[in-house]
Amino acid sequence: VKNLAAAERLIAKLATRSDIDTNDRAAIRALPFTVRTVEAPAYLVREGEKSRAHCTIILSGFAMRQKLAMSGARQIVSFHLAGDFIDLQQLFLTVADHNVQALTRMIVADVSRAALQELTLTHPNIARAVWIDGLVDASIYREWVLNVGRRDARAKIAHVLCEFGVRMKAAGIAQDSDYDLPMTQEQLGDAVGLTAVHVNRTLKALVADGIVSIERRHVRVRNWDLLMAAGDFSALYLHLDQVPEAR
Amino acid sequence: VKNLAAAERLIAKLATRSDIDTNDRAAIRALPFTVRTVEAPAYLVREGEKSRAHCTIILSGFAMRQKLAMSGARQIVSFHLAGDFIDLQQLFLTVADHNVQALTRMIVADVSRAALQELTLTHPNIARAVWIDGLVDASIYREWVLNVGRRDARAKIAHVLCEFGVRMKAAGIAQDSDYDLPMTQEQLGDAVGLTAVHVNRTLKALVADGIVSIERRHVRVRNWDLLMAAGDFSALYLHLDQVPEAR
DNA sequence: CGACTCGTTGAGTGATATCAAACCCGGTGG
DNA sequence: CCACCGGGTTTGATATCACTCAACGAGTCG
Repeated sequence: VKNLAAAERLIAKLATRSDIDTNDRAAIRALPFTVRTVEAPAYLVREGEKSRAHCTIILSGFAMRQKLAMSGARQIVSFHLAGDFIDLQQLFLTVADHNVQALTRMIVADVSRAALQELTLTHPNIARAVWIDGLVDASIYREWVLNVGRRDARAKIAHVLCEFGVRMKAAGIAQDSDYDLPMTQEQLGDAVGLTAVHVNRTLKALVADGIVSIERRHVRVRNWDLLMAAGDFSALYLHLDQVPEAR
Repeated sequence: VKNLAAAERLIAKLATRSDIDTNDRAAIRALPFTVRTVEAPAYLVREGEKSRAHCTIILSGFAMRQKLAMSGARQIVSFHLAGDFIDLQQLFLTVADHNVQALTRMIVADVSRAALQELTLTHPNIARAVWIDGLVDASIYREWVLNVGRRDARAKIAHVLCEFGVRMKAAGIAQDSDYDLPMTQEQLGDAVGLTAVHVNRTLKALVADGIVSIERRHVRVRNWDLLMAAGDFSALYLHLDQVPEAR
């Protein structure tokens, strides 16, 4: 029964950016999903490990990708929410180059890697949709390189708040101007290359300016235009408007 | 005649990480490549533009991907050399989310986007190889987020020097410890999130420590181990050892 | 109620940016 | 052949944003 939910979640996600016909849907529903719960801060993927026999999709909860520097410093390279693939790169790469860790309690669905590969061979639409998913991930990484490399603290934080809002809304999890941040300020800092202390001061400044209000990790955007301006944010890089006809 | 060179270059690149059989090779050689020269600093792709009717592969020379912040600051998000696809993401995404610009004079080959898409449908090995190429790009972006976000100036610069050496060698362009850097110090700064001035001082420090010597953009690595240590570098994320059998 | 994690605030420090000027070198034109 | 020009590199002096260290507060869990 839960497997159905997994299939539907995946279909919904893929259908946002590609055409998925009834034949494709049937094929996805026929996949052997295995649903399980993961508690934070468990690792879903570890750097250096060989690809597992299955790929994983998030049904609920949040995850992060992170890498560690020699110095011990951590950099979070992306956040993921319901509908996202956790280890798409492992569909074809043999060894993991980073860690994936649960940010909150999660429910995830595993699919056999072989079955998924087979599906990409027999169902071009699905292959295309999954491929696009990976391309969008890459686009987000590029934006993060910019965010971390060339924006000041205020813009960095504001940018992440924007991205989270837009993605939450797109995934149907929350409003873009009213959502729960699933991470500590320290983790937020690790995502943008700042200290927890400085994240705190910067958040306070955004609140003081009346742009957002934050209460116990619940974010309420008071002025979306100002937040976007502060965060130098444009949703282009998320490729949400990807029209499923353009072929 | 030059088209042959383009096909061979592409075959060589894809074959490094995937099995490409004689049938696949024939299909690639049959592609209608168009070869052209591009002068620096011409744009090959512009942010916001609709996907063109062709995809582009580098035959010689160097390119960079970059994005601009509202403030005018530039962030280079990756460098590319012979054998690399310039606009793989545009194979399936409808609008460009960043710019691609020639770093030096380049010779590139264009292939019809439709033909390439067709090829991915009819030749699974090729689809797989091209897909993997994109996954490796994504892995490099992740490493760059870490580099830009959590390393100090010395490590950032050393890391880029390592990556360049390894990739040049893998592409058969130069030795990993003896190569020409195709960029100014300002561009190097834009790649790692530093000022040209600070890049200069940092390079000088690496030279003073006897780790590398640099003369007019020619890099000679004096002590590879020290350089790797200084740059916190591990080649894992480049996925060069991707064994073509692991399926 | 104690212990722990997370958030908050203050004071001092430091890495990197900014500003400014000189220098070097290849290219160009007289 | 020399003078000039311009982009890139180099160096010094100063400014600043974000880090570090340290302490305290607030909520949560056992």
